[in-house]
Amino acid sequence: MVLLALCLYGSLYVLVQFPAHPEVRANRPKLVFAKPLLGQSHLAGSHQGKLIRLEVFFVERHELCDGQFTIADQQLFASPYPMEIGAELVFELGYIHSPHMAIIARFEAPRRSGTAGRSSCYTGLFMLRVRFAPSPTGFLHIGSARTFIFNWLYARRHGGTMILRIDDTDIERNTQASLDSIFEGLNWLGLGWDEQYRQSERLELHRKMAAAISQKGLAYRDFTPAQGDEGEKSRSGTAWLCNPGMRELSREESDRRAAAGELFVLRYRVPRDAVRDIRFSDAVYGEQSKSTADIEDFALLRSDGTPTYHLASCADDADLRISHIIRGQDHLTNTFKHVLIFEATGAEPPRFAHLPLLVAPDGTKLSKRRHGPVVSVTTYRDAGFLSQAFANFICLLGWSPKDDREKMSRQDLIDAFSLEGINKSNAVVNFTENDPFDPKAVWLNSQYIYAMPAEELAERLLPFVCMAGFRAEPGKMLAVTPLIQERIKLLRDVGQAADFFFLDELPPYDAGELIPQKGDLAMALRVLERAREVLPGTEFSHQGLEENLRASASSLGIKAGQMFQPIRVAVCGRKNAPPLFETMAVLGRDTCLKRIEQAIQKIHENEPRMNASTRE
RNA sequence: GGCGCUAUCGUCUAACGGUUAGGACGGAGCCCUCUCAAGGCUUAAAUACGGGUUCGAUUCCCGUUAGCGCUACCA
Repeated sequence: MVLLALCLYGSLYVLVQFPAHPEVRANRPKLVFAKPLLGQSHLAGSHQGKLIRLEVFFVERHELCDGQFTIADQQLFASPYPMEIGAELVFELGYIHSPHMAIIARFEAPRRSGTAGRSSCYTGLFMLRVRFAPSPTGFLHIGSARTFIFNWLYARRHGGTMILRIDDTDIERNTQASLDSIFEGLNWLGLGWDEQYRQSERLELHRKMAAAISQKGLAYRDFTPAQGDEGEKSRSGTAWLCNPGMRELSREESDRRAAAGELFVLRYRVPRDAVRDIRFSDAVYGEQSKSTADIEDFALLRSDGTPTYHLASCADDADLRISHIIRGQDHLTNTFKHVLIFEATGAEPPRFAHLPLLVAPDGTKLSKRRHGPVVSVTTYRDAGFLSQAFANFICLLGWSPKDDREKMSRQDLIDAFSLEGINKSNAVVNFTENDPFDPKAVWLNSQYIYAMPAEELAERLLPFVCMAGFRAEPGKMLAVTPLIQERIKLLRDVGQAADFFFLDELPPYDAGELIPQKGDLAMALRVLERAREVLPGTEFSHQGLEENLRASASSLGIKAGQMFQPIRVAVCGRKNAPPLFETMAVLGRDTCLKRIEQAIQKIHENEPRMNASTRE
């Protein structure tokens, strides 16, 4: 049963409730907020309070997203004509069987000009349902994260439903740690999902589907013991198609051996007598076809009775009425098997969109085993990537908005995302041994950091400051943040960039660092001594410091830069640091004077060498 | 081995038969400047190869090469 509640507001948004499926109804009835997909809703605003009429139709094909559709004959609903905008309608529709069905509402209203005729517009609801289906066999890697994001964007773009399905049929390899890691990664992305399932809780469904396929004679038992050596099958000139003798087993013998407790896997009986091409259309890769002569009799059920990935995945996709499968290209050739399964069960296959793979600089698909934690999203999180920047970066791998935009907000991405923008060739994530992160990802992150309000950044920085081993008051952090905001690319850089703000004692540095450009230690000493003299009477503000220090420079007969550099090093402990006056203001008079005093001591300790030190 | 997919600067990509092949990151240089950043400007850098089709191919077709993926009782 589908309940469609159309609430007509000025903007003609449509609120729909689709508790269409038992599971959904039982778990979490959901209100989906959908924007009109088609046309400009010229009924909006100015027609507030006008009279309109509303009709609802089924639409056969789901080309809705592409802007094309044909209206099926059946009209599902028609409102009484004079109906106020703002009125609320509730009516029931029958169960919608196919994921390819959509609902189109046609609105009619009097012409703006008033008199003759009516203007009408269509708005549609395609029950777009996508899923992300990770298997908990390792941490969430960035390729999976991208798949999740693309699915999510597609769902949000078209008012669809995002489903998280844990594909955990392989009991042997699943671990709780992986599952936790996946949720950790997903939560960090912060995008969320609408429905959640676990395959291991739906085994009954999978078995039923296996039985149904068996019933039709499209599967058979294979009693061949599990093969330890996998090389065996592929050694021959052609592909392995099936184990000899098993396809031809009579029903009686098969039943007898099964009843006797002999272990078997259930295999799909790929048609062999009449060779034909299995076809499907991929939204990214176009028309695909493969001969049945090249498809092996793949397993549906393991010898322990559990479903394989192929079976479980298809059964659930059909049952959850998944309309679009957006997944990695490593599944492209598997899809022929899936089409076969859908065919066998009479279910209409969803639309497919395969994504080019994310590969390492060596060209191989990113894998946890080969490439280690650099491919885990938690690595990015821990290094101080902002999840929005990360998502932004990862979206640009294998997809393009087709214009020159690089930095895109979440909403930008939603608005721009389309399957057409996905390209076909694999994308290299450009990490190296020295640097685990793609330079472009780092740059994008710096852009996000730069654009962030200082208050928010300070808050985000705090944990990283702690992690670097410093203690920081929120107030001080807020003062420091603007000084380092455009100097850090990752949040963790704060440890390097702002250490001297939080340290009581500066890390040791060489006295030579104090020497200004075209100067010597003696000049450094003169500068510092003058600073020590002047600073007690200086107001510690940008203006006060600048005025007094510049004046000091000219009275010493040196350039401003030569004045500032020794002070900077004395105060920060290194040559490269944020602008001097703001920095000193934040550090405060006492700390600055103390550090200048220490620098003077340092020079005196170097006295013997002072004469020897040559000019630059 | 079999089958499938792919091929534009180092990397991410744009150009859906006609462009001096565009942008971004990274590199180099200059400017700005109290250092570092940030910002601005400039610059080097690509259509894998060979055949067609066409008045004209980055673009369409074929082949070669290379890479990737699948070829499990993994997903």
